Amino acid sequence: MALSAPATLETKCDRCAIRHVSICGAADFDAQNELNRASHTRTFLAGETITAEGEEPGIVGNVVSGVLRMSKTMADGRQQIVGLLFPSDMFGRVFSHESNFAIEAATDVTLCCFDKPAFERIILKNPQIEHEILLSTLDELDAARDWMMLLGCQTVLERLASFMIIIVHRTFKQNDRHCPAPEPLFLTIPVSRRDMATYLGTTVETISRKIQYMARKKVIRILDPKHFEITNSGQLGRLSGREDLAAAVITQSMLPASHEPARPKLAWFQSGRNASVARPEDAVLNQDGGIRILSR
Amino acid sequence: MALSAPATLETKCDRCAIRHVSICGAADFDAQNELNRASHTRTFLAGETITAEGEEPGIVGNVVSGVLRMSKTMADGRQQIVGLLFPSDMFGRVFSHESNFAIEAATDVTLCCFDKPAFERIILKNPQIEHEILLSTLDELDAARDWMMLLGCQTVLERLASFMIIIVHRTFKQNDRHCPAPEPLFLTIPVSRRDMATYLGTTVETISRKIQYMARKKVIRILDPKHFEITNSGQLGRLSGREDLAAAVITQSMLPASHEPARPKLAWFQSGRNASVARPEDAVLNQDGGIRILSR
DNA sequence: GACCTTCATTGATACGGATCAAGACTTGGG
DNA sequence: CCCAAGTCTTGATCCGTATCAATGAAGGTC
Repeated sequence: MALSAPATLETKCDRCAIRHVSICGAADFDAQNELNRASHTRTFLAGETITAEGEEPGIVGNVVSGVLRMSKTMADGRQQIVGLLFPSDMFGRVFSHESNFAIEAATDVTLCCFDKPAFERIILKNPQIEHEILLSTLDELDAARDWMMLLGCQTVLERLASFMIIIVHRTFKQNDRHCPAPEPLFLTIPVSRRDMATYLGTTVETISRKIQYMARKKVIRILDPKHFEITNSGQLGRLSGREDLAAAVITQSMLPASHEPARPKLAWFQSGRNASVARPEDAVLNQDGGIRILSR
Repeated sequence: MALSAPATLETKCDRCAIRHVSICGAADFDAQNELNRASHTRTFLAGETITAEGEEPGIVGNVVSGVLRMSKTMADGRQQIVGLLFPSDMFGRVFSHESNFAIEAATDVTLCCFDKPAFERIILKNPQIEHEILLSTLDELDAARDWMMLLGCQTVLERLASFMIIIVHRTFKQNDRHCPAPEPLFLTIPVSRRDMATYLGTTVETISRKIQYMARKKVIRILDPKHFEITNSGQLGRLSGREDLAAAVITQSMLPASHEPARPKLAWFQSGRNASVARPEDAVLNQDGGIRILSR
């Protein structure tokens, strides 16, 4: 089988924006060919469902651009987002006949998809890939447990501050390389207030109030509903209630690339193994008249 | 190396109470020998620490008897239990240099321990074992996400009812075999009010109040602080706010063993791959005088 | 451009659960 | 046997956040 892989197909993954940070990067040549042949790109509009709760997931894969949400809904309509997936994160549930949560597009998304049975066969044939999947799953488990602490014993203000720090982390940390973050530090929250509330275990009204509170306290400056400037990152860290971790994240993000820095202790939210891919340029000021941010 | 395994050592695992439900059962003969040689049994008293938060875990393994708690503590002392581990559940974190949470004995426990590096080597040499670990980790991840929903959008009463149902499930479901649960249905909560509160994201006072509330509503009858009779399992399910799942669990537990019943949709809490091992006999009435329960 | 829908904000009020405080009960040690 | 320490329960009060309600701003459609 492996013999028949045409050379032209290789270029598909070669052009992939997340090839260095996703699971694919860990595969050897043959396995990469196999992944390559099995993969296809699909796009979904914000709000579309990739896999419904309880349904057999037909596909698994990576987020290439945009944000996915994983959510669970109770009979009476209450909902919890159990994870947001950013570029390079894997989505879907291998080795199960039904997904325990819905997977939906929180923004317009591009996905690199694999047929689930095919992907499972590839995993079983390549222990090296299976090992990478295991490592990534263990990290996700750590992150989920960190989120349990956040939901179980932190106030909404703390959760919101933590969420913002996480977004900064995902925005400016590129895999192992650290980009020098722009000074001042900008923050783009790619999801709606509703999604933030559903993720943080609260309501849109409370989210709105806490954001305004932060602005009044001059911790952040609101540019528009999705764009902010962090005017006091130290205070933001303090508000998060986990200053130690927060300091590590913000500091890391703001340091220029150094020689092989230790990966910070950050199971915290790091939903995939490697951090994100979103470009700092997106969070930049544009100078005509007032303060504006280029939205995607 | 494999040549030197003396036959006598095999009996160690042969006698193990959880050999059919733990990861060990999935290993082939050679791998089992290897696991056997690497394992040793240790006991800890309630309250003792197996691995401290942030510390390099020296050992991983299975719970043989008793209950472990995994907890995270914030700088100001707030604490969250992110998992309770029952017999047959695995504890410890492979492939990481530090544990993201403390592992402590919630009751007196017996553990089957492996030296972590040795266990990792065995995993890497046996893709079959690694696959089992992956499946079990994926299930734990599903369970953690279910718990996130519980913490994020359920009331304390609902959480408590869910917790009780889970304990029933773990008490009366033996791997694939279903024991006919005694009628009336008894419930032994093996942990303190404090641990319940820390697990359910609330306080001891609230736990106490909600338990008394359930008793007033005749959903349960309190025999002593750790032993209860479930007098209205339907209502308990309704209180949990997830009647569908609850019904599945309670009904499953109460059905006599049938021919190969489908594994219920229950990522919900099922912290390990297979459910528990605690003996129904422990929850049985003893007849001299009043109602009493044999505690371990 | 008028209309509708969705999203974010803001205010008023209500409630669940945390907190503080104290008492009852159990358990182990001298 | 009593005392000390820990556990569980119960009451009174307070606070954070949900809920209800209304308004303004933005985007999409005819």
